[in-house]
Amino acid sequence: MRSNTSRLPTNSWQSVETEVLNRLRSNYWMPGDLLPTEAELAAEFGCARTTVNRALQAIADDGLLERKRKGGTRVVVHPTRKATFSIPVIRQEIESKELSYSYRFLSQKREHPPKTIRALMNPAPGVRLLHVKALHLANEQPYVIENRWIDTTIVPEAADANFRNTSPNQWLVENIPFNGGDLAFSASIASDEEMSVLEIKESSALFTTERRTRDSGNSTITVVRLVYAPGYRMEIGL
Amino acid sequence: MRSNTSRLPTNSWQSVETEVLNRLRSNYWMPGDLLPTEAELAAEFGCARTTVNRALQAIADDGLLERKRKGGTRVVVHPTRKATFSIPVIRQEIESKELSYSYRFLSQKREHPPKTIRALMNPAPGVRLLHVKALHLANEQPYVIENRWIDTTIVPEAADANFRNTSPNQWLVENIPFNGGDLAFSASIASDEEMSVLEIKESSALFTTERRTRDSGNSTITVVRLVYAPGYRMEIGL
DNA sequence: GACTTTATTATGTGCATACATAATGACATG
DNA sequence: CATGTCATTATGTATGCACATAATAAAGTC
Repeated sequence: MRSNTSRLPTNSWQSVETEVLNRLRSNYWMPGDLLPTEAELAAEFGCARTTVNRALQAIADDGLLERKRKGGTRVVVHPTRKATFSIPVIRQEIESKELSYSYRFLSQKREHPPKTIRALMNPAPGVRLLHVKALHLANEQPYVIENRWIDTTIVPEAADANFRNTSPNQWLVENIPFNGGDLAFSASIASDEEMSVLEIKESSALFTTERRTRDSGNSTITVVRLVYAPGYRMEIGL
Repeated sequence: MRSNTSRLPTNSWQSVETEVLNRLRSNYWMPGDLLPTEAELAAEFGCARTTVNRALQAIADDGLLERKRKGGTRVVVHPTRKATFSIPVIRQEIESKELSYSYRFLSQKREHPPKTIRALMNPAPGVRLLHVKALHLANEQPYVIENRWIDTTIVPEAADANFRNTSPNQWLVENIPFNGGDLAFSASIASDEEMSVLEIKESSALFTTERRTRDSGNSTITVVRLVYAPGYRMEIGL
């Protein structure tokens, strides 16, 4: 054990980072302000400029600081509020709420995709795609409908997969590496089929997400539409 | 002009980063694989270990690599799909779609908040909050209803603000520094009032977001419910 | 065999130094 | 006056070195 040598010993550039973050939160430096140079901060904290540099870069990476080669480092005026949320596997999402998960297979066909799906996926002309419908349940209550199209020319393994016991959602996550895509949220009125599957009697507003997933060659692997039971809320911390 | 000296001269640790990212994308290293030690990579790239370290840290920060003190660096198996989207100011959101923005003030009152709002905001007991309703339009068409509660004990300046010409959304972003909060998406059936304000005739499913914003002391500044016109989609790239 | 100690290994961090690069202003020149 | 040159400044990056730390393997002890 060394005696406390006044400096910040156990620490790291992360100490500097959190200290600077504290000053930002407490408005010690106001939005738009120019803050001291790395050298000055290094002197104040009693560390090398490299260390301060590392810390400030990390903060700038998060969008709270703006740095320019000569004009120094300044506090970003309106830090674009960024929400970053993770797209969970449905089973994990349900189980993380401490509900019991169950799964009901609905249908699986090879079909010529309708225009809307073709526009989203851009499959080779004339091919049939794998079309799977399934229901995920939480505590035996319908939770979300999974309505999925898979391009088996891109993912031939999927043609042999059995989705009666494993959801396409889970199967894909576990078997297919993917690299990008996009995501959309919307609200829609329940169709007759959706009302029946979700076991609801009155017409309701349903929260809906559509997701498209691509492989490393930028070919669309799959498109899925998730239609949640009434009352669903997607919550995100900032 | 120097002749090309074979090494990567203009570069940086970012070169290493992109190279490693390329290898990950091309599955040169498979998910779960252990990749060479920093020292080995440094040798291969002809740079110092520090440089490789910086690069790998950056990638690990993005969740694609997992590093442990002795066991080395390995490719994360199921990189949690993270979508990160920025919460735009409504005006900017509309104008970024190349639509003309306009604003219609609806009402502004000091009211005792209902239970639901009190639960969200936790204001001092018995105080009145500022309750503002407004409509944002795109190309003269109703786009979204802003229904907002502001705690004027936390933000006294808001009591004197005039929301007839400036939306609370814009005013707050420009005037109040904030530090955190949360966000929820859902779908709801249009109420009579919403149908009237949004100028829709039939009952529709409306995409709805609720946002809570806190200051640096973790007090809730404002809660807002945004109800979008039918057909709205929130799109996010990955 | 169960446990503790010790060595080894790969990453984590700090530092001093050197040089690169972008942005800015001062100055000079046509 | 417009333009080009140059010095200055603050950040960006690379490197070699030292040491800290976590995790594992190997060796030793009861």
